[in-house]
Amino acid sequence: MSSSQQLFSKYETTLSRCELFSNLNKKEWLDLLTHFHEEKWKKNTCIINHQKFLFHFYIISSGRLKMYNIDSSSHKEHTLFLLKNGDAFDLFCLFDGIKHQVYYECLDTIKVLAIPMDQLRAWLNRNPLYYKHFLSYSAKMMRTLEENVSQLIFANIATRLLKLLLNNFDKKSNQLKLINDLPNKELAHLIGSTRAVVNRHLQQLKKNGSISIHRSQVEIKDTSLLLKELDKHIKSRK
Amino acid sequence: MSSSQQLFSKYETTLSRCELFSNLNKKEWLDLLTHFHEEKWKKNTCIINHQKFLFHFYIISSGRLKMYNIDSSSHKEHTLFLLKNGDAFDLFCLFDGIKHQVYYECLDTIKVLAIPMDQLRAWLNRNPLYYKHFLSYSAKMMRTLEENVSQLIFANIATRLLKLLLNNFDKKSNQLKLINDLPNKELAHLIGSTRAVVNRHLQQLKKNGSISIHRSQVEIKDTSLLLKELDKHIKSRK
DNA sequence: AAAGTCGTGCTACTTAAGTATTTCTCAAAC
DNA sequence: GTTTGAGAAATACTTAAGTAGCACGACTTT
Repeated sequence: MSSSQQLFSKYETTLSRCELFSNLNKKEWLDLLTHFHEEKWKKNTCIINHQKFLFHFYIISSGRLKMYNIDSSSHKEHTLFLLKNGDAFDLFCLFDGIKHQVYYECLDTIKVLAIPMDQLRAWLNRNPLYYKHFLSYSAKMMRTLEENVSQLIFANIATRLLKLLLNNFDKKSNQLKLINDLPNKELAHLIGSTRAVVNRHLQQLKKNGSISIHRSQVEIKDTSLLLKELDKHIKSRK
Repeated sequence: MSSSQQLFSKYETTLSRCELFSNLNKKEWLDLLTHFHEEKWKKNTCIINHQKFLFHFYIISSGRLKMYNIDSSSHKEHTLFLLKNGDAFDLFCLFDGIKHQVYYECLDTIKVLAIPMDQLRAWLNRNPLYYKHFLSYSAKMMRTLEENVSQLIFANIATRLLKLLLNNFDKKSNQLKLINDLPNKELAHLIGSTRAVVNRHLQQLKKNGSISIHRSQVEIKDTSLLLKELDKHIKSRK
C-alpha cells in the first residue's frame, strides 16, 4: 500500500471537508497526496520565524492552532484566527511568497498534513481551475476579518464577548464549542482585550445566571439570557 | 476603430498599472476589453444595495472611492479601504457571488471600467492562470486588513492618526497625498474614531508645528516631528 | 509535602476616548 | 453683500476599559 494510499484512508474525512480541494476524486487525491506527509506538533508549540514555514503549506487534521500577532513595543497579543480541522495555512505565503508577519501556536497537540509550497504551486499550475477554490476560501476569510474589524470599532468588550460566546455555541450539542476550555487570557486575545476585563464581564454573566465557570471551562447555561444581554448593549449605544 | 480599441488607447496607463491583469499583451487586452464599458459617477454618489453591483466588476480609472461599513444600531461608519486608480471591486463577490455587506461612496467624481461578472468569470475560466493574479491581489488586501486590525487593538488614536499621515506622505513631492483634502470626519472613519477626537489630536500636532490645517486641507510641515511624536506614543505604551 | 506555577476573582485607581454643546470661520449660494 | 451651512475649534463632562496589585485554590514537579 503506497504512502498516499495510507494517507488517504487515514485522513479521508478531513480531506473531504477541506474546501480548498473540494470535488477531487480519489484518483486525483492519490496523485496530490504523493507530495504530502504528516506531522504531529505538541501542545503549546510556537512557530516563530521558522524558515520551514515559508516552504510548506499545511492542512490541520486535528486540534486547534491560533494565528496571532504580537505588538513589538507593548508585547500584547491578538489572535487573528483560530484554525481547526480542515483549515489551511499559510494561504498567502503560497501566493506571494512574502513572509507573513504572524505567529502560530498550538492550543492542543495537533496533527497536520504538509506539502512543500513548490509542489503545491506546481500542482495548481497543472490544475488551474483549483485556484478558484483558493479564492473562495480567501474571500471567506476576508469577510470574517472585515466583520472582526467592524466589531472592534463598533462594539464594546461586553458585546464582543457575548458575540464570541454565541458564535461558538453549538445548537446540536447545546454546548459551547472550540473556545469552551480556553483560559480568560486566550478569550481576551480573541476579542482584543485583557484578561482582567474579560473576567470582569464573565463574572457579570455568571451573576445573572447565563453562564457557569470552572477553571478554564466556560459553560453556557441560558442562551436566551445571553441574547437579552446582547440586545441591552446594542440598544444602549444608539 | 472598435470600442475596445478606443478603451485601450484611452486607458492604457490605468490598465498597465492594474496588477490583476498584469502581463496581458495588447491583443489579449483588446479581447478582454470587448466586454468592458466605461461609466462616470458623480462625487458623493452612494452605492447601496444596488442589484447592478452584484452583477458587475469595476476597475477605477480616476478618482477615489471609499469602501465602508455602517453599524446598524449606532449608524457609525468605518472606512475599510480607500480605493484609487487601478484598484478593483468587488473581488469577493466575483468568487462566491454572495452579496458583500459593505457600502461604497465616491469621494470624487470618478471614472470606472465595468465588466459583467459572468463575462469576467468566463474569461478567467478560459485563462485560469490569471486566477493567480487575483490571489496575489487578495493576499495583499488581506495583509493590509490584518495590519489594520492589529493597529486598532494595539495603538491608540494618536498613534493611528500619526501612522495614517506618515503612510500617505509622498516623499517625492514632499506632500500629503490621497487624504490631504479629506474633512476631519473622513479621517476619523479611516482610523475608527470620531471627528471630535481626531480634531483634538490634529490641534495638538498643529500646536507643535508638525502640520498646518486649512479647512479640509492638512499639510505636513515636518515629518521628523511627526516621527518623534510617534515614537513618544509607542514608548509610552510599553 | 514543599515549592512553584497558572488561572481566577476581586479591589482600587487612572486615563483615553467618546459625547454634548457652543462658538467661530470660511466659502459657496442666493 | 448678505445669508446659510458645513466644517472646525474649544470646553466640560462621562464612562468604559486598561492597569496594578494581591489573595486564593488547583495542579505539577521534585
